[in-house]
Amino acid sequence: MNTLPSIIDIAKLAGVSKTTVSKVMNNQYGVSEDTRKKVLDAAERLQYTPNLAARSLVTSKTNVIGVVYDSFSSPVYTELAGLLEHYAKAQGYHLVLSSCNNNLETKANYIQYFMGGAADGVILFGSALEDRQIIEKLMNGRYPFTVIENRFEQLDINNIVIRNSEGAAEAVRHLAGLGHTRIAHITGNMQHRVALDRMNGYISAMQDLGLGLDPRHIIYTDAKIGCGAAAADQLLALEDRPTAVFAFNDIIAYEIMDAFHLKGIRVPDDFSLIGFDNIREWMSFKPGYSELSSIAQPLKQMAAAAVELTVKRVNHPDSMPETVMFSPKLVLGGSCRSII
Amino acid sequence: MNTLPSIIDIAKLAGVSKTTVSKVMNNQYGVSEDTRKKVLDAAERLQYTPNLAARSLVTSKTNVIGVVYDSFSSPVYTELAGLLEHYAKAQGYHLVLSSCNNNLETKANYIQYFMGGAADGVILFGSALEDRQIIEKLMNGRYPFTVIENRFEQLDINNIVIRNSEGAAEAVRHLAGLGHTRIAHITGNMQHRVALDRMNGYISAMQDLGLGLDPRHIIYTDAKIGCGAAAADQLLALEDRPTAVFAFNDIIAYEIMDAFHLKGIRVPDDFSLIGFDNIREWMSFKPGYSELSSIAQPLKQMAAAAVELTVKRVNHPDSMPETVMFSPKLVLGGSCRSII
DNA sequence: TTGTAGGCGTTATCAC
DNA sequence: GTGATAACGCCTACAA
Repeated sequence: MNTLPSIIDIAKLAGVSKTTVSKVMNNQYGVSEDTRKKVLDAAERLQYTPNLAARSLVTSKTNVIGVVYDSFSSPVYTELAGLLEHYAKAQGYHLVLSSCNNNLETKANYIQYFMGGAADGVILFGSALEDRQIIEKLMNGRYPFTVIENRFEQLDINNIVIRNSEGAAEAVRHLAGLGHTRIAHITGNMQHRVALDRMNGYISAMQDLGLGLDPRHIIYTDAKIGCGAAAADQLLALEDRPTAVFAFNDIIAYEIMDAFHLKGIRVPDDFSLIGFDNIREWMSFKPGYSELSSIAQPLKQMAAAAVELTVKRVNHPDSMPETVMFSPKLVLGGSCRSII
Repeated sequence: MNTLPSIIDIAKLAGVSKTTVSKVMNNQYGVSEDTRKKVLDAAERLQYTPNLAARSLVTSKTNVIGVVYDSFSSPVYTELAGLLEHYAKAQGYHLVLSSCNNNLETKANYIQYFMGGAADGVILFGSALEDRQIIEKLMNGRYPFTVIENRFEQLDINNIVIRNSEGAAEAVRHLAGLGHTRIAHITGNMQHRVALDRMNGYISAMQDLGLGLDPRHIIYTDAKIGCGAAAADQLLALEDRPTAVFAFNDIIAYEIMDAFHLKGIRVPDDFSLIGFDNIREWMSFKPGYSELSSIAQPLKQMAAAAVELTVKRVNHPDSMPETVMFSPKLVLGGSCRSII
């Protein structure tokens, strides 16, 4: 069983020392053009690929950023993944992704894998509350670690924070400004910080506006496929039917829109609707009846910041962890109407 | 600048040799319960994480499968990613993904990165024709490499092949069976094998059925967002208007459906429509007017096979490369009607 | 049951 | 401009 060619093989073939080969491979000065050519030639002939494990063992650097996802279930997530790659590349880093398929143990596994030398830093995307335990257990306080969506400022890690409650409040204020007073909220999975934040934003905005708070107007879901359709039924069954809905995310909102449509209920004529995430851009095949108004997250800036903070920590492991906050903003479609 | 704890640190703290520590870390026999506890304790206190680079340097094994994507632009792709993780995990492998964001050079970069010791094998997903050059250049004939969608049987790599032309033919036959004779095809990006295969399947089925081939009935697109809407316009502008359409993929088909809907043209009443990929399952928020009929790929089996073939090659680097073929199949929605 | 020694492929230091 | 040599952190005979 022959093995992969190493620097030594090249050195032999080119008739030089392995030091010289290494220098050529790393484009370093102090090698004559002649030997450089010889070495490159030998490498080509042997189909040489440098052994990254050996390299990173001695340099203790991989130039890789690892990203851990819960799943790829939303177009926003995958868009973010592409952006992360883009910004990582700009900084000279490879970006590799892993999905734990919503398994907590697997998630810890991947983080450990990256921390164990597969990556110089990790970006964890997701807002599951239980992630805290994992991080507490694994963090050693010096490994570059950045969290997007969640927020653990006490844990010596970087945080990319979206002011979700602010976005939710903006949605509610917009609807209230159009004259709506009975505004319902469809929640996400309450085990996730984003769902809590958006609900809290809804609640406090309702109270601040003096619209009161009808507990029946909060419909709880787990944000899984199909929950929007179910929520639509619940909405229609309400006695004092709301005139507007703020949904945890666009998928739920579109499901509701679709369910309403099938029952002959029109958006925005009968119901005003606002979602979250603004996935419209990726939904070229969205329902045609109405453009959804939605709260958009600044994905590009989030991705750029996540990479930047991670890289900064890689270069200065003893620097303080940072928290960067972004505000989402309302993007108007045509799914809301004034009832004044 | 202190460094990460190593086996040696643990050995010192626990008062044993590094061999013993290594044994404990790998759950090997031949260690007294007493020392094992001492070692585990020391590791815990030091927050020890094994250095994977060092380990893989000596074992020349990473237990990682690397996957390279062009992008995450379709729900089918991301679903496949989750499935790959699932099957890899079942075999004791980590699965890490990278997207080259449709950049050929970046793609080669990631493949090299994986081949350079970051992964025991690589799965390349995508059907860009130009991939061939990359593979030809990088392959050394022993590194486990599996391609999904593309097909390079001469290149000493594993191939997971979907019989795309067969699926296309099935779509055409179904439409013909409903009495359609003027059947149009909206192509994908002609630089991709899948687009070619589906078009060829369409062409040969049309000819086999004796329906002739009107070149104007083939509408070429690059499969990017928005191309379906444009294709819809072209369809409607045709003199001898087709009564049925087979689209390269579901996204295009849904875009067409949407564009038709806005113009008051109904599916399936005025147009019968078949897509490819059957993304319906992920489109809980799809347009409600009609369920799309579509050609579905057996994603689970594809993922399982890709992982299996890759792992097999990892364990037997000198075994022959394999090709596994799958047939897609028509899943009926309600987007086609008989005009007989 | 435990420890010693050698080496995996690379980079870095320091001679020549 | 070039080449020995010593790490990097780990595993694995082999010896004690």
